[in-house]
Amino acid sequence: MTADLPPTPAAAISRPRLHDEVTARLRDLIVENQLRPGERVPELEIAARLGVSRTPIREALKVLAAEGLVEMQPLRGAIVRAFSAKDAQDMLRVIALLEEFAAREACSAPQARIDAVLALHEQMRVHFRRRERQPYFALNQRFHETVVALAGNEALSTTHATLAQRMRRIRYVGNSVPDNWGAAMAEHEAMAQALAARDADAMAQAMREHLMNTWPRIEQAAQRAAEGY
Amino acid sequence: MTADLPPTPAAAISRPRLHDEVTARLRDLIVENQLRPGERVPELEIAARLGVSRTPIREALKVLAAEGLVEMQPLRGAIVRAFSAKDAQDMLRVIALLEEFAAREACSAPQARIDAVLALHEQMRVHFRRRERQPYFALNQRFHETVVALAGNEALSTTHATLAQRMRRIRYVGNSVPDNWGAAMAEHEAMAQALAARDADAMAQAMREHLMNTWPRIEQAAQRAAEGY
DNA sequence: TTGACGCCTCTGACATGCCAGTCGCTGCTG
DNA sequence: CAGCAGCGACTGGCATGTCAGAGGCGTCAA
Repeated sequence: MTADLPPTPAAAISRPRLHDEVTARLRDLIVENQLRPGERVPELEIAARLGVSRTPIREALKVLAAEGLVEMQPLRGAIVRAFSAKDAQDMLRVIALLEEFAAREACSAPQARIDAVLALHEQMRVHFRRRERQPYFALNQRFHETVVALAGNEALSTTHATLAQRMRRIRYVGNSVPDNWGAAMAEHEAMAQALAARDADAMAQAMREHLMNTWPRIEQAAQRAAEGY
Repeated sequence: MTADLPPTPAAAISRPRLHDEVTARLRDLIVENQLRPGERVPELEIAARLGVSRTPIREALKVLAAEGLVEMQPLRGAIVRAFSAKDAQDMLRVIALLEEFAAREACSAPQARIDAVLALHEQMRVHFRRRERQPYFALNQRFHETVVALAGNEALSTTHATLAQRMRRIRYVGNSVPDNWGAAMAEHEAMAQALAARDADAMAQAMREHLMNTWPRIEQAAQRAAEGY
């Protein structure tokens, strides 16, 4: 981020670095489970599929490896990383840690930014009532991201983003929001109230509980979607 | 190559992938501040310096960018990332969060692994008495790493490792262990005792205090080492 | 003397070629 | 019939070639 003051005047010339494009594309393929865990990612095939040469693919795979979405095996190329249930729980535990901290800090954020989060919450509520899962899902991501951003800690945000990215694939598998969607919504309600009241302790606790309850929900959904997500 | 790894007769099976080698090498150059923050990292120069072609360099730079040690600028290549004081504090805050959690969990680890940590502590004490800064510094890293490992949470370990890596460069600048080295040692003493007693609360608190005290120490050392580390 | 424009060079981005290692298949032998 | 060895195709790894964007420097004009 680092604020692109120098170039970007209005909507300056987009800099299409090919490998970034490719990275994003591959990320999506993985998150959307079109490339399955354990599956190899042959450079040539991807190159053909995306219509570019192998170089940007190689570079993209390196960054995905650093992000933990694929694994580079010595002379066998990249394979999509498979997460065990324990891996998922571990990640969630760390995410919970980060978000609980963020939740607490968020209560000291400027009012305008808090209002923005509350606005997101309102939208979520609307989609919840209408049972619109996709938009809810997307807003949920943004809600958590935004709360983390409120803490005003860059390191926290990037760290959280990396982990959330990995979880996204797992969440996507049990794509549907879980059966006890209502419970999740209620927990969000509690967070919104605590945040509005700037009650740091309540906010932190609500966030922790919310994330602690997340694993059972994901697990349940994932089991339906069969083997090693 | 700056090191004839290819032939390597004895330890046969190791397969040194060139770009990994290069990545490690560059990391060291950055951590040891031989590549200064804000400085550009010209592919050709590095390639010549390490005696390899540009390809592995490019790949290495991508992963270092993902690790947050360098920044890739659109068409201007890589520059060593400069951290502000706030960035450093933010990272430390997150590290503290992670290690405090790890410290608590560590108290439930198998005795053998706890003993290993305590053994590290003993060695640190020896080096402290002899005022041997380098070995102490190295052991200190390992101590913290190992405590984190005791939590048995893979995601926690890798997340922590990434952040610690970034901090290492900053710490290296104020290379000398700070003036109140004694205080740091005392804090470690408290941790060792808490861990030996498997007192999770005490351990967590000792760890948090230790890390909270770290920033003033680093800041002080860094100021001596001049501008924007 | 100073400012602006244009050219030249440096360097990063991508493609491609060549080499080496791995895996699977097949044929031979016990 | 089974197991092992050799061979071949596939694929990843590194080097290098080519192109284009960006920045620096020099020159010319006001």
